[in-house]
Amino acid sequence: MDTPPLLTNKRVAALFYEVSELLRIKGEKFKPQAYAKAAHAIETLREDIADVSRQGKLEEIPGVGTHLAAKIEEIITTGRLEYLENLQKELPAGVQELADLEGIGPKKALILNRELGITTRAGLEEAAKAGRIRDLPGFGELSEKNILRSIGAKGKSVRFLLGEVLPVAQDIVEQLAALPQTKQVSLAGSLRRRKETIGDVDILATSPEPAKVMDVFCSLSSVDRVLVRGPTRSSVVLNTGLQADLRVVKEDQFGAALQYFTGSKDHNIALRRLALERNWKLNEYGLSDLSSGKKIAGKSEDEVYRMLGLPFIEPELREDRGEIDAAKSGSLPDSVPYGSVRGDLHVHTSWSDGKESIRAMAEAAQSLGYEYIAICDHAKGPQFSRGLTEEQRARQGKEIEQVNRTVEGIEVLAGVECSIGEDGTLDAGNAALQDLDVVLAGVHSGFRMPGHEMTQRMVAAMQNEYLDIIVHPTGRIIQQREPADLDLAVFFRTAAERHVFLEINGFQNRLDLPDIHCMKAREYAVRFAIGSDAHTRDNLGAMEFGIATARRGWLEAKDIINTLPIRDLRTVLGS
DNA sequence: GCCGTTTTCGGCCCGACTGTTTTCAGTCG
Repeated sequence: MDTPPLLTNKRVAALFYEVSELLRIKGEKFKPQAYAKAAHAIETLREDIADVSRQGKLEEIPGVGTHLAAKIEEIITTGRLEYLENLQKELPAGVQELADLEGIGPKKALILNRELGITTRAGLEEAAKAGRIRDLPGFGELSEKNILRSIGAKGKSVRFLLGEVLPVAQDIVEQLAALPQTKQVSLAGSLRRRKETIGDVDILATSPEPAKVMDVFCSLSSVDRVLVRGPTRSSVVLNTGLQADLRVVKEDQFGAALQYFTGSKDHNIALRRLALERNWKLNEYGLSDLSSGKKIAGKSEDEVYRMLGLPFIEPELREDRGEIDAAKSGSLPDSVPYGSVRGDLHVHTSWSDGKESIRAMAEAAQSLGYEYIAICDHAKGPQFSRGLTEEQRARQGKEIEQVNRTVEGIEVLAGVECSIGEDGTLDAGNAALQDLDVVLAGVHSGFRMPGHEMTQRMVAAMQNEYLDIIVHPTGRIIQQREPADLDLAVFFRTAAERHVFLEINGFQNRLDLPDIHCMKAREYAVRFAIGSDAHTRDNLGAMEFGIATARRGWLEAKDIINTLPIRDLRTVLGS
């Protein structure tokens, strides 16, 4: 088949996930798990599944046995899965839609369908209003009310951007930490893992006076209303619409609880399996021996991992993407530390579409402790009417020199952000590029090209000898624009061969390259540059989200060129 | 459907909560 390699892995995984879902609705007990486990393994597989199949090594994938191997072969050769098609025929359409509702699972969805013939949410709403649901087994009057409420609330489960949520949540943590009654307090959940989108904020604390901590939490100025207020757990809705939960646990359980509430769910499941192998049990209260019931660990996360025979695993890695095997074999990445970036390589000023002067940005960067900053305003292409002409670029160069002479403690590099045309050419001439310290280029229009054309466009751009960094490589905007269709294997291989660095753009709605692609690119020995894409001095803080993305992508300081001191940076940039 | 220093058969992560029951199934995180 001539399907692009990564699409095949995705497709196989997607079909298996769907089988898993339908089997779950059918009431199968363990098969859904088996399909979901295999789907996850295939999704995060580094090799192209078609290659694995050609080498006859499908059954070496964890969770894939003879039967699933045969089904994978079927998908690779025919693009279809008959087993799934039969399941789809067997199960009435719409049952899944019902099961997606809050409070309705596969069992109840099937009962509603079998007993009342309901196949849509509208049908369900009508039946609930008519009081026809209360007499079904397992349902009552209250069920009808809850069904109506969850139908009304559909679509409300929005996810927020990491960059929006993190500062707010850190502020809450600081306020709680400042209380004399608080002993320990930490972020948990997807926010602690720095996932790119966040469903709700989880905070964990220990205190001799939980009630006082709960009181303060529920009456914070950022709280809109209190949902639940209990002795050990409270939930509030913040002014932004975001939900936040605080749990207060016993001190000797803090580590186990932090581990548990940090997740991810899949990581926890894998960890508990590991505990079971030793006849131990792991839950939010601690690690304990199954036969004696004796507690083994729980005070700190470090202790929990250590007793399981593992080194500490950074929260950003806890996605069940191979981190537990890597921990076992001592091959976890040495995650790039948050403080290790020495400069920002993607900054705009009022010379193009930024809001502030070169001096203002340089001084702000200097106060963040950076050694250098690259001013990379847009070139004057068709996309950027406010981009710089070559004459303006020369004048900007003079201003950069002057800032370098007068602002102490920071080196300002002269750069540009070019646009990559549909044929792969850059919108600035080589004569202009050769004198610059750093040349960025990215796609700013024409995102929806067919995959092979987009790949060619990128490959062509990377032939330019002055190009240093491809910025926001996939062009995705989180929750707004899908990533461009790119053959990542070709893209990464070319970047590595041409010594072109790939940006990890930290701007809150970009985070591009995304974490999973960083993981993949790493296999090709690609190197990266993290940039904030700042247009104001406050935006410079987005570097933190770029580093978080790099950490989630298993990257180390040596993979990131802007962890280098200025001299070494200039060497790799060839400037 | 997978998998094995407890097992080639009999397990498969764990606990809380809710609403339904009258001891528990279903759902959720």
